[in-house]
Amino acid sequence: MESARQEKLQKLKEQGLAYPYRFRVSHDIGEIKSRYEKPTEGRELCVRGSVKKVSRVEEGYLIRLVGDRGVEMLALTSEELRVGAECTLKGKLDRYEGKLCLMDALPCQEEALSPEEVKKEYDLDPGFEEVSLAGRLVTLRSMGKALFGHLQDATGKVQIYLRKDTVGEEALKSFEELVDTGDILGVEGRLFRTNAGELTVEVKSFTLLAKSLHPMPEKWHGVKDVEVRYRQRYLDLIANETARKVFLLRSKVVQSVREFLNAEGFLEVETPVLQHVASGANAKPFVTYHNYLEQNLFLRIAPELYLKRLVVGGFNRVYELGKNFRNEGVDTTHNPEFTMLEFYVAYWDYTDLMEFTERLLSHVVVSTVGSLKRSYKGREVDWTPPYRRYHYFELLQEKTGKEKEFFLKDLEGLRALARDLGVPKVETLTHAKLIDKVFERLVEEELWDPCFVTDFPKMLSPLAKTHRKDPELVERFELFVAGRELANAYTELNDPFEQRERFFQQLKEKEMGDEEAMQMDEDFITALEYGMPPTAGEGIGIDRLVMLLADVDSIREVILFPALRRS
RNA sequence: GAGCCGGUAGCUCAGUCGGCAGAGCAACGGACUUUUAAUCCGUGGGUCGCGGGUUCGAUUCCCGCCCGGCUCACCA
Repeated sequence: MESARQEKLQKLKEQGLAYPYRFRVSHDIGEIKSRYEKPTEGRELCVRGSVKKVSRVEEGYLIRLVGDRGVEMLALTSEELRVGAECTLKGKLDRYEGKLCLMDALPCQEEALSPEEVKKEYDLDPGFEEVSLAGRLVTLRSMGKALFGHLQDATGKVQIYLRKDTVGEEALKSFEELVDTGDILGVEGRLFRTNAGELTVEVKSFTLLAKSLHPMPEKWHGVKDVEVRYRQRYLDLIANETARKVFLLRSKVVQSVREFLNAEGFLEVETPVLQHVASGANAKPFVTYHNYLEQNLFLRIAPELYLKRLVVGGFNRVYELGKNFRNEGVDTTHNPEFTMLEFYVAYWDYTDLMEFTERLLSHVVVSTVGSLKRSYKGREVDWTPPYRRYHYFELLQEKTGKEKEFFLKDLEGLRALARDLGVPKVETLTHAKLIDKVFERLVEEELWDPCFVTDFPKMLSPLAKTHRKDPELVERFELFVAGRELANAYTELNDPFEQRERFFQQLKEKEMGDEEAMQMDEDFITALEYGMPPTAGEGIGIDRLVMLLADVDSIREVILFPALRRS
């Protein structure tokens, strides 16, 4: 804590002004901004002005372009321009940090508009509307008898302007004495635009709503230290626009998924996180203890077996959007708790699900990022359906020249192949694991645009129904995007006898050293004995979907509070 | 779990081949009534991740530990 701020808080406490109970807000900051800022729709424009300031940013140079009458707008360009230079730039109009900006601007010779003319069209005159706004004071520029600052929350940022004539000498003095950047401030006043054209509240009165006892992160570089960003995510959200964008996007994705499923007649349900048997996936569970029941429980590794019980119960379309917990390694694509969507549809098979997945994902992608094409790691991902479909063993055959029989029958040959591919610890891997590893090595990375890989070997899929045309396969697909598995789905196995056999097979795998082999769930088999209709089910990794749409390469960037060791 | 890299002011980062610890922003004092990475003048600020060792002297060299990142292994 900073002593100067503590002293100011002490003064506020003495005056009974330290932590007010409420403040009447007329609008969100974002709401007021969008009211007077028209969407630009990425229009191509030519603008002429003189360069007032050049700042180096990640994307190149950020230029403040000023017109004859002092109205300003921004341009992002790779051109190195000198301050004071007259220039004409052409680029796509957008907003950068809330201001009109020509993106990817290049010099041009065409007929050009002035910043005044552009702003007149897109930045409307607020006409001295009276507003009452609140937010965190993130910048402050004192000019003696007047001062400027910006209030910010997750919805946006708005400039405030206090002048002695309007707010009064006493009030201005107490602002200078008591308010720091980082404080939460409420202001009342009227909206206008400054000479430079920025939407601004001319403040009549202000209220300090909460004091920040710590100084804010640096305004230009923000917080870069990932440890601070993850442990104190609030600082990341305050300081870094990109962090705010990612988590707003995540929220939109979740909302959009629900919207789509609800509209398709699905029922959202919640099944136990604490389970007696952690089954439904191949993974090591977390163990916990219930004092009253006097027994160990597991945190679920998947909701699958409970959701299928609900289908037995007559809920024909169910989904659950929630956390799964797996007691395994942590890295850029794995967090011990992660968010999965699982959904089940009675009377469908996996081919119905492929078509449905295309509709679901294209809806989510369009409604969250506004386009079916989205770049990931500098390469475009095209989400436009239909997605290509490949057979599992056809892909393997393409890569190795070897047929299905080789992979399913020639265990030693397969082991040798895996060894040649550099798969570690091949001697200890089970047959199923070997096939899985070889597929991963040879095929997965190349599957960039969304595509379905279908018809997996049965030994990899203990809950999937045997393929109607081939008893060695199951009716299962995985959806791959950008080289990673995004969804996993199958026609559900609903024969209780066969299900029991498959669980036994898993127990054998476990004895042969596969720690993650699936656990037997007798109660689930009992449910199947009552009759589960033909059903198709699917799981989609929400964190990974968000990673793709947000164009980030670590799962920690899309989880607000990722798992870290205690500091 | 293994290998490599990192931890210096509130933040972003320099730096010390072992000799009083540096900048910008933030803070503090002053000037400035349309600024916007405001500007100008001045001031203060450090357990150099933690613990040991070597040394006259360690933030720097050595050893151990903690935390993080990347790669690999396990997994989605």
